[in-house]
Amino acid sequence: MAARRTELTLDPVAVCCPSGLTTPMDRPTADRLARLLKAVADPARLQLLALIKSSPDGESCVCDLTVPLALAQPTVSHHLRVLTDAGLLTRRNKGTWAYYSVNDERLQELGALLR
Amino acid sequence: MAARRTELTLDPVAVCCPSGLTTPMDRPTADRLARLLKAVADPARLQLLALIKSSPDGESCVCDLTVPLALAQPTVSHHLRVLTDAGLLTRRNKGTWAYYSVNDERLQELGALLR
DNA sequence: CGCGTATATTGATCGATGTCAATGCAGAAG
DNA sequence: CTTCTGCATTGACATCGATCAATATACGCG
Repeated sequence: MAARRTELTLDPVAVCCPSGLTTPMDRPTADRLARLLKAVADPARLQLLALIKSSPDGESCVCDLTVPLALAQPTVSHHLRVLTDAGLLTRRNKGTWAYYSVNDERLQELGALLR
Repeated sequence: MAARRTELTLDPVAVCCPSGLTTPMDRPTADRLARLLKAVADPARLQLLALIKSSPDGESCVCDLTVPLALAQPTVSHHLRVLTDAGLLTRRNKGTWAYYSVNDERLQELGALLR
């Protein structure tokens, strides 16, 4: 079995408006950030983030996500896993259901990069 | 020849700190944003953005980029093309040289998404 | 023109990734 | 225990994408 749940960490990043990417970036850092960005750079995963974030309680179970995405359930589970491994989603188990919620801080750290 | 310079546009996005991704996103929008994010979600291209942006005049020619990236010249040209097609870079020709500079507004629009 | 330099394009290779059908697995209901 | 339901995992397939060698193009110079 391969190792799973590859946690990625982000350097402390400037607060709000000052711009990022102001100094050269070494390859390991670039690799780490690129992996994190790749997690978001997919249409299905963007829709997942938007759907979960805009849901009433801020969390959704898989069964509520397959229809709006028009994707098979295993495919949705796959995307949820990618986002969770990237630290952008959190899973909460409730009986047979799995509820996912967005890790806002993590998302904001990413956004702080592109400024 | 295939069509090139596939320009992507971004919806007007909130100014600075309010968070994005607050409402569900339709598939065409998600496709558009994902393509834009994919342009940034690569270690070599992140390094390129950081390098060009942190250069003295805010622009660099290809010959100054191949060494720090440790990539062959065609590969660097390829990445520059991807970023330029995404509207994140601008090319200025000066004789035999090509000078690239970062389109900051475009970058900020992207960053505004992840909040 | 002929040569050297800087960049772009082409073609090929190879690994990464999105997708689904089939299957596994755990909890709930009868 | 058996069955159903919700979700995860596996395996297979097809496509995409990063990379480089080779080649093309364009410019400056003698």
